[in-house]
Amino acid sequence: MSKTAVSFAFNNPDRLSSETATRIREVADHLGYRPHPVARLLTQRQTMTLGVLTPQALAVIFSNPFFALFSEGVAHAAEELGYELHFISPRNGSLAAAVRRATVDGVVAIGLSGDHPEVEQIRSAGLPMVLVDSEDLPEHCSVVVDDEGGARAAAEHLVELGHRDILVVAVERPDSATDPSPTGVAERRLRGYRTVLTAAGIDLSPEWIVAGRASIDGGEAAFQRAWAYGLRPTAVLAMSDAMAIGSMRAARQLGLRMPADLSVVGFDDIDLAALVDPALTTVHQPIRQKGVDAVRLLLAEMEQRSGIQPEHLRLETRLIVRGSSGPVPSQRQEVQRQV
Amino acid sequence: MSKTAVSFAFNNPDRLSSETATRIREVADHLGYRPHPVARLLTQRQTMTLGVLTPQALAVIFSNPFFALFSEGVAHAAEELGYELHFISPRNGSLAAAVRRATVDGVVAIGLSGDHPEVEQIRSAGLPMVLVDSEDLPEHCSVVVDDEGGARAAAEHLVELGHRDILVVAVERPDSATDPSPTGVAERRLRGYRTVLTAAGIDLSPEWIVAGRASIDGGEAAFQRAWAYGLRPTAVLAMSDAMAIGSMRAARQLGLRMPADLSVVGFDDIDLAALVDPALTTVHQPIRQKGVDAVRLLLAEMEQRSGIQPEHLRLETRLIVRGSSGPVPSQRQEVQRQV
DNA sequence: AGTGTCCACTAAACCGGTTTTCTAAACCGG
DNA sequence: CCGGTTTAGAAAACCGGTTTAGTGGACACT
Repeated sequence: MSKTAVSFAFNNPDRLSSETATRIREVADHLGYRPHPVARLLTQRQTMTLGVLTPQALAVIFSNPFFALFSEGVAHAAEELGYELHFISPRNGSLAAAVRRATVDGVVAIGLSGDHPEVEQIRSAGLPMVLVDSEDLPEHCSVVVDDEGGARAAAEHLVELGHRDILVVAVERPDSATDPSPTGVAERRLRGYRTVLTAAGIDLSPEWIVAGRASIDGGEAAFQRAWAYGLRPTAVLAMSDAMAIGSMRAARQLGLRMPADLSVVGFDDIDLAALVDPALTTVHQPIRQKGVDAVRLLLAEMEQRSGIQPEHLRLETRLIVRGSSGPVPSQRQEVQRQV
Repeated sequence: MSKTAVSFAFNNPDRLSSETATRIREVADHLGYRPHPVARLLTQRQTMTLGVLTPQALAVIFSNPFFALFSEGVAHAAEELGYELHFISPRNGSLAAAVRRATVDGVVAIGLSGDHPEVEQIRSAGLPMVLVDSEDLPEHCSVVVDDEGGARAAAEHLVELGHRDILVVAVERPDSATDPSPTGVAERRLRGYRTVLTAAGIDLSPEWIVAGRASIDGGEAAFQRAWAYGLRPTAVLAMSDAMAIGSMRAARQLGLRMPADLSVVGFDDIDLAALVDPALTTVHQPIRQKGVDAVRLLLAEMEQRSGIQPEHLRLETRLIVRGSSGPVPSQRQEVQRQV
């Protein structure tokens, strides 16, 4: 039998007599033969895989509930459309190297600010890409949420409850050693906080902003650091739920009760937020939906290459008030008033 | 320039005069050229990616904290060794189809019992594979934990506290519609529970075993179902932490306090277990480590093809007593004694 | 019987690289 | 000045398939 016949037997059995076709297949799985998947990809010129690009190491990614929820959305949409998922993250520290080797038809990039050189690399490689949580590249589709508005809502909530000594627990970017500028997300949230606090006559001085890794431990350490520094906030604005929960843990260890002594407001509304005690007041953002929409946009772009206008999606955020926030403690309130 | 020269410029620059090499590269990234990654794979005959094979849809996978932790372990080990990760899950319901197209050098299969036809397919395709949570295929490496021992410890703990009306909340396999037999894991844990209960003179009748999806919602529904059926347990043995937490939620809605009215013991010890209130008594298993070891074994097998004895790893479990379990309520205890 | 269609299958080109082998010029010592 | 060794680059084979363009025989029709 020619290899043409074998190929037909697998992909185009109508072009063979049904007899030979079945015979070929029989022999094939008797021999444990399968068409080499890589060779197929080469001729078919598409891999039916989508890349999920992150500047962070995979191991930290999977332990991040935010990312898990986002991946769930991406996976859901990709699966529905028949695509597989391939995670692209730095190889030996180089994201560029990982991109070079990536065998994907398109890329969803999350947490990648526009200034990364990799995005240029991806475009010049001709890979369709959509950015999530960053829209500073107008020529690429993007999905963002209203971070600033959500942050404003969180800050307003605390101001209305009478808080004036507010600690901001910020997320630092993971590669902050080499690049200390905050990510776009952190910047936008901080801007939201600041707008409201300034309007309320509260001066957000730098020492009231502490940063750390966006994890429970990171939040715990950040709050402890602020406390050790002498800060005595009545409320915390945390840029992620994980950090908020970490702050609550640290506060509890210091003997503070929530929300009686300390109000905490998070950001993201991960599943865990509703499960902790007290349940976390937080800003909800449609994380899963971001994943779904990103894939939807990506496929639209892939289908009509060199296509129309890039689309920029902006999803809403909203404050969810739960048990972790309450009125400012009365004696503190008086102290504030007297000053 | 010949394409040979271009190839050398990228992979083997020493074979060109440094002058031409740099010139080629300049022209290349001026033109936005990159060596086609798929074509490379074809000649190099390895993809440097590892497959993570699951019989469940990706979307459900990522929302599962157990799987997240496992993936973290896999990712950590893979990354360290320079491998990428590709998730293999059913395509249009067919896991076999997904395996056929998978461009990976090896496979870590989790939650795949030995009776799946796919494992045979994978072997005949010549792909190295290690099984996690299943060891009924002696010719493949495997990583398991002592599920039965852990289950025994959990049951003993409750028996020692005086409980006799114990509800078992079991995980059903996700494709239970087509295949109602429990997975190996559920089987082993159930065996552990039963051993201890029987020895204590407690007859675990079928209606005291309720099954559901291995999620918080699944656990909640399962407990509600049992309650509606008229069962009034003083303790719950849940086969996963998520289901344990769901049961606690259901119980709280029914007005029960934990551990005063109801003791709950989970399984897995996911991060969340320590964070809920009351903190969950549970059986710890080294989930992350399972991922690391699976990759380690896989690479060992890949390096020395057709190699030595397949290795079978068995990791320990241990009971972690937290706040969700306590002595049986006294009046119930009396009722029991009188009967 | 001659010829036009179909049918079942095959030869050859191609996908886009890598790798081995080859060639021609430069270099070298005696 | 000549044979032998480097050196820079090119030609050709190969990876393992898919796809296009044949090819030869069976069959039908006139």
